[in-house]
Amino acid sequence: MDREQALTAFSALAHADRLDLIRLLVRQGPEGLAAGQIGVALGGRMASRLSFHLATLEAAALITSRRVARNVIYSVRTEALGGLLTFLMRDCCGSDPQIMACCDRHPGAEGAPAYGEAGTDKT
Amino acid sequence: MDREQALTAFSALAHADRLDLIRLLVRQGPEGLAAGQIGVALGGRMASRLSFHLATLEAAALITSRRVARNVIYSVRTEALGGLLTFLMRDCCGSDPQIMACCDRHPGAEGAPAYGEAGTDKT
DNA sequence: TGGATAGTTCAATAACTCATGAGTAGTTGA
DNA sequence: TCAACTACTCATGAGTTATTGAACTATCCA
Repeated sequence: MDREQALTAFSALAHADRLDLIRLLVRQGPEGLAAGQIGVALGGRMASRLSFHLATLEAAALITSRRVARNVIYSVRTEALGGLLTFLMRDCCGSDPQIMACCDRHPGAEGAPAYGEAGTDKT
Repeated sequence: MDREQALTAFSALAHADRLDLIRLLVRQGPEGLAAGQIGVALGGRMASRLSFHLATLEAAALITSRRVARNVIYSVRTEALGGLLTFLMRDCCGSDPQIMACCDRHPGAEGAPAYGEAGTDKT
């Protein structure tokens, strides 16, 4: 991931709706979720608005879409998210030991759910 | 780092000048750099513009400032950057093994310089 | 072929972000 | 105290992004 891509990705993530979308799609894994189901899961946000944010995420290459019959299925591009993490660590933070240390100090990924993990948070 | 903070941080990072600022300040470590020197290092961007971007980064709690005589010294808040990385990994990506794998696949932090490492890239 | 379903695109508007340049405030040394 | 230096704040205007509702496209099934 180069700088331009990273900038686009950061910009794409800098919106509450889109962060929710990413979180939801990560949970769904490679199977993904249809646009309509996403709308339901995120508490009935207006379809055109959802479509706009999905398009923004797709333009940033963070998600991908495929048509299946009448549905359009969106799924996360794990390699893009991994690439963004790598960019942040290496190109942006210069793999600074202090920053990495801060990173390690909050593992907790295995057990403790993070934010609003218990179900879909409907804003 | 909670969701609101992460959104602010992503938004702050979604600008080329500010990404350059972070990269520069990470390299400087805890000593930091005076606003004027930052301006010189980044190729003479207009002072008010620099000040605006520094203020944005400080509002996002990614950097901190202290006055030393006539100068204002800016330095990166490593724990904030670490927190952002943690947020991205854990809260946003759900510590998805696939994403983490993508992350590990590109280590290279020790030897190969990443992007525009050889000197300050003047846009 | 026509109705129903699933999503996207478009136009209008509102809201926000950014760059610029002038003005202002804190600090220093003569 | 005054000039010089360092840096910030403010107002303005341009450009970008987000929201809304209506119109449109694609697909399916009777």
